[in-house]
Amino acid sequence: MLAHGYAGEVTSDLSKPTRVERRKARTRQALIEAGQRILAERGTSDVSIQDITDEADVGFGSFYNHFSTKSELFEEAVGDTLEAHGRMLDQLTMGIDDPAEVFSTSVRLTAMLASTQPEIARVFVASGMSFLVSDRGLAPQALRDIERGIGSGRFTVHNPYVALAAAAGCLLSFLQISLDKPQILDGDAVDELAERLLRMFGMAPRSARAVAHRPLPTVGLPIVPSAVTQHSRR
Amino acid sequence: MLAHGYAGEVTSDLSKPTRVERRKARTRQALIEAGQRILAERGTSDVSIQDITDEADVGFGSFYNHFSTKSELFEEAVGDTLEAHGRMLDQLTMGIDDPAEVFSTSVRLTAMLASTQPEIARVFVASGMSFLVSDRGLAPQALRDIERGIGSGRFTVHNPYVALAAAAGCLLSFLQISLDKPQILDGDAVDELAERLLRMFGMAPRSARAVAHRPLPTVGLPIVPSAVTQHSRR
DNA sequence: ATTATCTATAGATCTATAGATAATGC
DNA sequence: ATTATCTATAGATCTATAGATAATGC
Repeated sequence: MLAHGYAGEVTSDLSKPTRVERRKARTRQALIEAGQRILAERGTSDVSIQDITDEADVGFGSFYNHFSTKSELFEEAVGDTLEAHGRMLDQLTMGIDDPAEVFSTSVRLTAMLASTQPEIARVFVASGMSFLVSDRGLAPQALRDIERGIGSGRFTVHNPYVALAAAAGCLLSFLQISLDKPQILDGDAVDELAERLLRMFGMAPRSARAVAHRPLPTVGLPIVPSAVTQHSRR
Repeated sequence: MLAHGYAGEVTSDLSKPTRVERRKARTRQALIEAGQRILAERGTSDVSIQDITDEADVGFGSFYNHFSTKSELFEEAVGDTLEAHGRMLDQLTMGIDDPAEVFSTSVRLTAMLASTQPEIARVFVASGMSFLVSDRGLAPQALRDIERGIGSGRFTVHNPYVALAAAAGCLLSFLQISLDKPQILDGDAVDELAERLLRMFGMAPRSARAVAHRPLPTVGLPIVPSAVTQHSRR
């Protein structure tokens, strides 16, 4: 299962969603997740709506209750994945002050997706550069981080959009290599990518190296004292 | 019309191709060029074989004399474009000694495609990262240039494949921005991209700047006195 | 009673091929 | 006589929708 955030539908009133609404949201979510799995496994070509509803285990006609075309569904599937990842990055970098480190951390966590969550990485690769022009998900956040880096003087790029394009392109092709030919990458490749991007953005080699190798924030759930941990039940 | 190099078919004997063979090659080439135009104009989705043969002005059934599936044709259309561009880069950088400058020149000439030959740039963008893993066209040449740069000590990257991925990714997303939102790029963007890639590859800021701004080789056809050029027959 | 889901299907493609036609070779 | 191209079409999808069924609300 990919991103499993609740696809809460926008209801005009403030009352709790009814059971019918919840069921509708579940069907919609099943379709989106099916689209994500299909994207990850075989891309968008030669996929019929029937394939999608089969994968979602949903009646064929129900598709049209939620989407009017296949590409509409796939856009949603990609956007949903991007947004979920973006939220994760924002949470994990929240406590970091240095804009260069925020950026570098986001890059490293994203580049690691090929090993940690290959389905998500495959969705990214399948979606290609389309998200660059999209205003949903990662692009606005990355732009924000880059502009902060420029503002603080750590980055010396002239055009934040070009920097964004460079970072996105590097990440995408890194993910592609990482998924297709992982054997040509060594253990340090992710950090080196970040380091070189920082250099590209104008940081001195030494600072770039230092920032790109700082410890990463913990990815797991925060340990809440007195809470039942995941390991206690089996 | 896109790349118009003669798609000389491999004939087992050494005799001159017959008229039948030339006609067959023309039909094939018409199909490939139609594929390139379609790739550039609307991508590969929702394209029927009929669309392609119509665009090529060729009978529907003839498609199957040359290709057995649509994706086979599109792969050929992309590969053909990549190879043509690769040949052009090789010719134009032939006289350059400094490996860093060879690489930088190739990057700049490719990044300029969005303005100079937008149809070709659109084919690149439409094909996405697929060519990264392909052994056809640009990838082997770029790898060769990068390895020369490493050998000569101008580049300090550890993994040439990662460098290739970075360069390819940066170029692709640059082309995408350049095609979709040219207004956010200024006149110096192409050279700046090259400069930053050189920095990324480990060159000192000053050298990177100098190399990325050297004069480019002339793009036009060289004037060969008294020689019959390839283009003289049609 | 209302609304979403499901099943079945008509009509619209789209693919692959058979057979006719046209171009060239000998 | 040979070979590629072209036209026409059978059969295989695939989409969009109508109508039946099931779930929930009141």
